[in-house]
Amino acid sequence: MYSFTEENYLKTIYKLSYKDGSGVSTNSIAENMETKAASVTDMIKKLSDKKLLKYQKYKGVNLTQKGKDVALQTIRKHRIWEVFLHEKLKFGWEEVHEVAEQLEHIQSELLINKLDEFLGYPTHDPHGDPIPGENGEFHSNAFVSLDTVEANKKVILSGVINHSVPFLQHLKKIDLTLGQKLMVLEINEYDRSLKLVLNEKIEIFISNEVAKNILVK
Amino acid sequence: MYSFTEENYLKTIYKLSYKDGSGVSTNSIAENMETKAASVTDMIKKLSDKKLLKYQKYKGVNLTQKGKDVALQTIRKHRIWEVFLHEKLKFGWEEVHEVAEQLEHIQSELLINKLDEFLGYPTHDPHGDPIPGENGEFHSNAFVSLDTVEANKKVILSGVINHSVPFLQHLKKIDLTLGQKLMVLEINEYDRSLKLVLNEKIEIFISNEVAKNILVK
DNA sequence: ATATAAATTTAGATTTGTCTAAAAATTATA
DNA sequence: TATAATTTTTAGACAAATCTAAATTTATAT
Repeated sequence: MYSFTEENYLKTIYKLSYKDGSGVSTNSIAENMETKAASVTDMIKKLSDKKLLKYQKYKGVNLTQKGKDVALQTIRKHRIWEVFLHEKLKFGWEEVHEVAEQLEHIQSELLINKLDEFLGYPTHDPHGDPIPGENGEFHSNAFVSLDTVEANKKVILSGVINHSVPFLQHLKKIDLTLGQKLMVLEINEYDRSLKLVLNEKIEIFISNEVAKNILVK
Repeated sequence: MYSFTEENYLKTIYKLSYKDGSGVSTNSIAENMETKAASVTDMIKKLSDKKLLKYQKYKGVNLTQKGKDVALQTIRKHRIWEVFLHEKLKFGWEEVHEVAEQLEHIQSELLINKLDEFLGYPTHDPHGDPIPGENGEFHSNAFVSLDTVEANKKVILSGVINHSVPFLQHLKKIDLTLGQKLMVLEINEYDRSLKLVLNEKIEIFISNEVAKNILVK
């Protein structure tokens, strides 16, 4: 139906429209897709002709409902594949993204629905991001970042804000994984670094920078 | 490493070199790939430049070892994905091919090896075709077609020669599936049609045309 | 308000894979 | 063996997605 490239543009624009608000700029798309602004302009015209987005020269773009639907279905496929790779094939959570970037473009409604069933209809991917439903509905997750949690409150690690490989590898190294039970023991005034206790046993220290990028509930 | 298209050409040429013998012709490649002879000539030149095959104008092509390796890895990936779709996602054996045609081009050594492990290192796909190993070795299967089996010999349905969707649907309809135990009860002289018994219980009749396309051991 | 900087678009070229139509080579046939 | 039929290749064009360099529009700063 839509090409690999078209799906990637729509997915990127969808994500940017949440970060940047309405009227996503040519340059921000170009940066995110590691391509040139001129290429983005070309593709935007094509997507506009197909009624996937609204475009006014020099004013940025906004997805139409049709464009959002395609973006959400691509995100849905990406996240379901990530669950498969992590849960069934035992990929590390820092390894799943790259492979899912390819798998998300496989065209088969049947495939993704059967995979979803096989995985028991997961609601979140291995980074804690919610998986849109068949009709694009989100289970909004209402997580808060760990640096806003008060001391002595028990929480569960439920997601990350920074999805980069180095960050995820760091968390893995200090035994912080999705679903981990933890409690903030102490918040240092000076640099807002935290002392945590994992599973009511092990104590670890993390910087505020790390805490800001961890989501808990 | 190699494009979707290049992998498909190599896979097709590999298969044709078994059917047609050495010096696979431009036209037979074109027919098999549902494209035009001129396009094939263009692609052949490209693959020849990359040392994936030997090409002499008007004389057809032969894969180099490098070309065979790529073809075999693509076939390996295709068949492992078919096993996954059939065993884990419960696709019918007539449905797996089309989706596997896409999945076979996903680029990740790690993925295919982990999937292989997850599936318990299968040796054959859902049509009974052998799965090449990581180094391209085949478990050659020494099956015989059902129309050559003598009466009262117990055999197991182990593969098919005709892979078409209508043929596979027909077999499904008359309850003939891979692994099925069966015995030839009677061979009609007139048209060489067969009476079979399945699982020592149900009796069915099949034409010689069907029997010729079933492999057993 | 006007000059300068930054962002965006256009023009024209490139790559990959495809095609049609015509030319050339090979194979079949009379 | 010469001619016809078939196969294959070449030449030139096209669509998708990209790029560079130049032109244009918008934003910023004095």
